[in-house]
Amino acid sequence: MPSSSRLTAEERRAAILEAALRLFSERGYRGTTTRALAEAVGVTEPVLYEHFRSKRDLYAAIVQAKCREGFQQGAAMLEPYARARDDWGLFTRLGEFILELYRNDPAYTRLLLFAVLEEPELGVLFYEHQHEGRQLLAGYIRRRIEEGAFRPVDPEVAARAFLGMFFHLGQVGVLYNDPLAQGRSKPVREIVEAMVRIFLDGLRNEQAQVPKQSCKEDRK
Amino acid sequence: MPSSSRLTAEERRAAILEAALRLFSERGYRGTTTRALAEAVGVTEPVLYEHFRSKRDLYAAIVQAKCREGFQQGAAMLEPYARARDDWGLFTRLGEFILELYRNDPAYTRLLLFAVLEEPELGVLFYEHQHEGRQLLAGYIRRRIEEGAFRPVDPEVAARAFLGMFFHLGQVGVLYNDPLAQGRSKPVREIVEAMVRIFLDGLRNEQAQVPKQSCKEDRK
DNA sequence: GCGGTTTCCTAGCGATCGCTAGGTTAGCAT
DNA sequence: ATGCTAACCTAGCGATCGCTAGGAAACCGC
Repeated sequence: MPSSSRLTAEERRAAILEAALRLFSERGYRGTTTRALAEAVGVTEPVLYEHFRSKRDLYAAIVQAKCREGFQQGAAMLEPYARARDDWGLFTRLGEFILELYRNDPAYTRLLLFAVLEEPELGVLFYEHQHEGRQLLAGYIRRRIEEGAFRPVDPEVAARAFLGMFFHLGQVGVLYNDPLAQGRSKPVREIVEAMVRIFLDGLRNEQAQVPKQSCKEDRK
Repeated sequence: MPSSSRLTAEERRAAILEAALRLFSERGYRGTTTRALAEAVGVTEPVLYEHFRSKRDLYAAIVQAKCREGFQQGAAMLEPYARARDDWGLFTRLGEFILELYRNDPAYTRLLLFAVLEEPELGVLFYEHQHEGRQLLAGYIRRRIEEGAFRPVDPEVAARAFLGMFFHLGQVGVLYNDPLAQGRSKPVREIVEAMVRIFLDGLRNEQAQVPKQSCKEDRK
């Protein structure tokens, strides 16, 4: 054998997690065998069990790690827009962020969808993070209503409406290789702006309509 | 044995399909064993194989049948609203229809999501039906734009925005037992109206804003 | 060079999977 | 009643599953 690189425990553990993420997101928990996992890592099965107590343990570790992804960095990124009351900037940035998340990491969607369907007690964890992010957005919308910028709608319903548009679009792009959702038929930026314009014009009080052209320049 | 009811071939076939739909939608294709299937039907495994050539055949029959559900009856139902140019009626009815579909038949969502994830070649069939329905809605929006009622947006993007709001809401309700999406925290009607109002106000030209109150009475 | 530790493999266990050969029984026409 | 067909079951095959006992081989300080 030429270069059967022997790794440290922690390097091997990382390699296992990486390969497992790929396989679990492609074929789900039940569709991924420990033999296939070992082969993908480049070792034999017993090696897996020196780093994880069971297949289930390995799966839970991956799902829980992925659950935490996305939401907090999204919240941090939007904070300056929220402080500046830049509705257009906040919602376009958020929309783009969601679509990019799906596009750059298709495994994310598939893994968590599989988890919700196959192992609900693991999937609920993901729901809680989702709920937290949604409450954050609803809080911003509520503030803007109190300030008179938005019409008096239920903030949580409005937040769901917005997130639904983009979550669904991203999901369709990952699951069906949909050309529009993947930005292959027109720029993602255009889609995001069109949707945000509909959403914001529907939400805003009459005095301040969103301009018809791209608003990239006149945000501040 | 008291009443081991012996059924005709076609009754038995229907019983198998019914039980299989339930199990496949709960646990997916790989998570459902032929033994569990036989037990749920109340027979032994060989009986299944007298009606379906393989487990895979049975699964494909169920998925294909479910794929066809929903879209054409939805299209027929909306036709009168489209002819009368009743935007408010059309979109509220469509929104309610989608949410009811998810709520009354949770197996629908789970089965097709499982199919898309586990067996993409079966799931694509569902995507095509979805695409067809979306094109129908985009066609209506395009007509309304040409008539000057809606602002000049990309009709397909607008259709996706609308469908995304409700598909995502319905999906969350089924997958996570979300209270709002299931209508347990406030009436479904209110949620639908709030979302449609945002969507239509964002889409319409300025002359005709949707009234602030419920528009059930002044549709025509 | 050499013992000791760590990393990895060979080989295979018991359980369960999809599926089937071949026999049994119920229900019908006659 | 009786024979025949269609509906159903018993028993088990070969393959594969998650997982593990016990040994081989690479790497370390010395």
